[in-house]
Amino acid sequence: MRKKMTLKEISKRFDVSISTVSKALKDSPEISEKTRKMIQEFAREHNYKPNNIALSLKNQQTKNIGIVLPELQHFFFSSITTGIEQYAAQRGYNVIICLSNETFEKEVINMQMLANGSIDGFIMALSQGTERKGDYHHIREVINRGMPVVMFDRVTKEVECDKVIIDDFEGSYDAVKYLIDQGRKRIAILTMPDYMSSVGLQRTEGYKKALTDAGIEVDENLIVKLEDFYEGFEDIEKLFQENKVDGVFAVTEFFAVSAIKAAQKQGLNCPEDVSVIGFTDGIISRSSNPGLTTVSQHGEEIGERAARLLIDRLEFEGDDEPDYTTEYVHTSIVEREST
Amino acid sequence: MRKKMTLKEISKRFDVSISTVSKALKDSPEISEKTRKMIQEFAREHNYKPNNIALSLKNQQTKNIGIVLPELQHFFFSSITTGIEQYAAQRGYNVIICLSNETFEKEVINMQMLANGSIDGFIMALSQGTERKGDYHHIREVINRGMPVVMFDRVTKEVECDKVIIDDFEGSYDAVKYLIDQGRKRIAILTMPDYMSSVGLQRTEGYKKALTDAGIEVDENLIVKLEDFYEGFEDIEKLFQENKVDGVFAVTEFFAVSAIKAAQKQGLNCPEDVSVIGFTDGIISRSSNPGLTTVSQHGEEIGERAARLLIDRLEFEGDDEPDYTTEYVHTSIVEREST
DNA sequence: TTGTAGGCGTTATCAC
DNA sequence: GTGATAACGCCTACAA
Repeated sequence: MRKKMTLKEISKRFDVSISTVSKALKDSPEISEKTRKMIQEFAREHNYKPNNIALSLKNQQTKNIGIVLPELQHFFFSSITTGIEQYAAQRGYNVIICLSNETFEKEVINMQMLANGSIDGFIMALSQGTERKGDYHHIREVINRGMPVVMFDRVTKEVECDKVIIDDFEGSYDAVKYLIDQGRKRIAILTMPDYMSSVGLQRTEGYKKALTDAGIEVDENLIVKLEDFYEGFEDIEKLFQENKVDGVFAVTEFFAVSAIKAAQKQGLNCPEDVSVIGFTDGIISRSSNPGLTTVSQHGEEIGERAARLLIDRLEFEGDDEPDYTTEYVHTSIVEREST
Repeated sequence: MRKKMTLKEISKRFDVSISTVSKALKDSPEISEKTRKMIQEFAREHNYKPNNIALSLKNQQTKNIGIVLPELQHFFFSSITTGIEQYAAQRGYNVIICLSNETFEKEVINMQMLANGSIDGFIMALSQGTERKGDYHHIREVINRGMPVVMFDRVTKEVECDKVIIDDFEGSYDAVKYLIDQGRKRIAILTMPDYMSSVGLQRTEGYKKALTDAGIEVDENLIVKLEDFYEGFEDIEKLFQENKVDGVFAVTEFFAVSAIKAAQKQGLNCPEDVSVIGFTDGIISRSSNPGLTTVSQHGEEIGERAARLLIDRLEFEGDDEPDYTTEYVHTSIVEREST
């Protein structure tokens, strides 16, 4: 195992001082041509690279971005992470990921851990636990210490910082309008309980608005709130059994495919009898059978924009910091066979 | 913006030396009860935490693990990342993620970047680019410098290090045997070209072995090699048009659902006419219609094992390092409606 | 042209 | 009981 190359090692080798080596490697004109070349060549051959940790300590910046996410399994979060990583890499930043597992406690621990010098700034989406608890002191704490935070998707107005959100209201409004324009009248929504996610609530609002704008009365029987991502199939079946439904708007792609399955089980065809549209244009939608028409959230774009906001702020030079902004990423509908 | 709390700050506050503060916070008996309490309380109130970077520099360890992955969008990789993160967090390590985007170049750059003090060790899966190129100098380089590497899934025997792999051969053997036991005779495989992935090759071998063991002749017409994850639908259709096929083994879940779709398009029902089984028990399989029977790779377990191997080695105290091991994670079949 | 000294934040050793 | 000093690796203003 070769010894680690440091300035000190090199300086010993040539019996010069550390600063001479440092300057030589930076091509400083202070150092003689001869010494410079000699040292540079040696460094190249021995693959010298300055130690990141030492640089971080000296420069007081790590060139690391901390990402705190609820989980990574859903396409939405992994695509956002991809977007962040790719943009950050371009600008010379690494990405440190911590998962909160939807719990307040892990979110707090992770952030305190990272805030302690490991990173220059945060990009995060609130865990369900945090949204439920409504406690944001850990985030304010970090911001007060001068560490910028960018929140995306699951945000709160209780914290002032840069934000990137999709217009959930608009997205669901468009989706439902899309069904209405197809001539569907009895449109159901599969959503989540309000306490679980700020996002589900807004999508429900968009749904209601689209209906009333079209002169269709909102029927509470057609609003189904599912507690669990992977359960609740019975509730969907009941929806079809007890109501005449010709259109379904689902706030996740998983709910959407469940709807298709449940409808088929009731002898209803998709899209002939029931038109189904989902939120999140993920891998499920693409591989679904029939292919699922969805509202795309453009996850990678969200990630990229969040990373851009953060890095711009980190590298901002000047007197007065720019005000906090909230960027909206617009959704768009990807048409497939389910509508 | 409050100033950052450091030992120096605290020492100024009480007009004592930095080392006194350091000792007081460590509850050293050298320091008087009174001073200790005073300093500890102040530190707690002002939420003092030692700076990670300074600790890293001093201790020569970062408590960070570098993960280098081809991508994050497939369930397999995101579940492995989840497994690593969760285990690492338990043992006090953070996780830094870099994506190679399946290219050799980004893999090299990322590793050189991280190897420079940012992390204590690597967990990685080879990019397709690297597998194709067969150039592993960047990995050996890192290992030579004394930084442990654990490879998983896409590994190479050209590099000596700890490895965690699933038994692709066994997994596909079992899958095909499963179809045979159902009475299927004309079983096709949807796989990838050999140059694309070492993994596809082994799965093909398992397929062949299962057939010959059952006395079924291998028919090259039933071996379909798809170049692209999201293309190649026509090739699958052609398979059904030109051959009588009653079973399909697909090496990815995406291929599997494509097979179901293509079969249905040809008027074949799944599972009655064609039984389909896929590799990777991801979100696609769960939401597919009909639900897809799959070979589960237990991604989180792979991640956890890889993290355990790495951290055990990092924290190994003793004279002779343990030998490199290769751990096999066994696959298992998850039965759903497609078979 | 080269070297010295100080500092980034922490800890450990040793001196007072 | 407390403090000074050195060290981790790097950079830079300043001195020689």
